[in-house]
Amino acid sequence: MKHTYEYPRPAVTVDSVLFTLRANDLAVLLIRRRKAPHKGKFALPGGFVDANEGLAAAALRELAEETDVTDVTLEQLGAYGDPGRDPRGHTVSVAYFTFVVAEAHPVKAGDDASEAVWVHWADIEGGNAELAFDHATIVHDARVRLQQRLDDPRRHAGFELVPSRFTLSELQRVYEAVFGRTLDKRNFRSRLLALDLVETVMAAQRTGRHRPAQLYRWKNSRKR
Amino acid sequence: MKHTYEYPRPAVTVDSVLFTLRANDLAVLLIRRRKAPHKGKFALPGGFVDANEGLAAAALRELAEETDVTDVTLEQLGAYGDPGRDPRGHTVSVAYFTFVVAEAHPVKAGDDASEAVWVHWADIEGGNAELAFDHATIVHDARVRLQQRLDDPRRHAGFELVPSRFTLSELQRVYEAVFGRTLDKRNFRSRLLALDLVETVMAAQRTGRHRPAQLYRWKNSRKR
DNA sequence: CTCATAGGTGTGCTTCACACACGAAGGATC
DNA sequence: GATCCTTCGTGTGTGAAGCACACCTATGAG
Repeated sequence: MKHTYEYPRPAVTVDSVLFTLRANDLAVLLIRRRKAPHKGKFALPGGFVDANEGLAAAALRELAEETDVTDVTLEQLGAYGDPGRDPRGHTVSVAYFTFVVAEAHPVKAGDDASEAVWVHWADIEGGNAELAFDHATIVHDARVRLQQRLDDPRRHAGFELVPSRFTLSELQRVYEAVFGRTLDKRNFRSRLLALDLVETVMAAQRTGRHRPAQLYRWKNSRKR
Repeated sequence: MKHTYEYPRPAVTVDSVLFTLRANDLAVLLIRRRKAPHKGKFALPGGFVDANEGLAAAALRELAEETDVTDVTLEQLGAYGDPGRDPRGHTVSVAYFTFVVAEAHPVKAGDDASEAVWVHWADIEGGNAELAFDHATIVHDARVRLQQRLDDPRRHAGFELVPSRFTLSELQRVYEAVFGRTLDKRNFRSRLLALDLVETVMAAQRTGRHRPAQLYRWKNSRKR
């Protein structure tokens, strides 16, 4: 396949926003940049799209290269193409996002990253963790979209919100972190059960120093 | 500003999906391609993003160049980057969409288009009007997003659905076309009025061969 | 005058969202 | 083994919103 268009044009990059729950707080997977520009700042895992590479594929590849995270389901957030967003030149970034169970995806820095860490939302929000480029905008937009997705009672998520076996309290904590407010336990449970997406796992409980919780799993076979 | 990245990479294009209401049917603004590939087929107005040009700006520029339509509010739909989507080479297209009042935006073909026309949804759906590239996918996605936008009772549209003075029946016809089904008149009106977005225009009616209709306008000054 | 056409209006039922409080089960400690 | 602490699990009532539904009104045409 030939490249017919050779004049100066924007380059295409991808960036991924991975959310998770850490210590009952929403967190985002970020890398610390090893190179200029924005050396030492936090940034979203991402990079250039190769010739003849799909966008989602590129996002997954870069995610794997920079953080060692694989097997996630990315959803497209949108394209960010402000000409000034990268001081090195005009780039258009296509952003993806998802929610994952951090424990299922151990993180390891690679490549351009000197570090790959889950950063708590409070640190992002509070300006405690400075983000490179326009990544603060992207992260905020991603959170809004995540909220919209969890709001919709129809296609209810599709993200990996909890492990394959989970208690309703665990799931509720995810929702509370995403929306940033507490939810009423009874309403949460009855609404969720009414959706008929979830079923109990028989003879399976778990322990703490209190009454054990009923375990559930998503109903339609496929892991969520 | 220098371009640091010179190896083969995808090019960036923009495409716009403009919806309108024609003869009580949803219609999309398309151009007929004058050049190969897909010569003679219908396509969305769009084209390459220039160096240091914003995405929305590029979409507006191409729209004006190819169809002579200006002064519209585009909303981003998403990026389409399948490597095989353009036989000439790898391009990533960022799609935009909106809804406009066709009468307010006279259409005139220019540039690469031998024609710029409003194509009825039925002709698109029925395969009667063949679309180039992956534009059929984009158009369908755009309609879904448009429906979602009109569904949301909060930010209620923001699109130019009707002229600045309009009857509730006119607005209802727009909704019916977008959703592809009839709506109950009383429910439509009471729900809309409950939103308090609309107000009557005094001493203003209009005629047909029947009882005149009350005219309305959007409440918060700004035209919608 | 009659008819055809679109405009305008109100009520009851059902559903959903939400606020809210207490007993149950187990572990830890004394 | 009694007590206490913690989280788990549950049902009802109230108000708001969604939805189905039918008839009279104002005008123009013939």
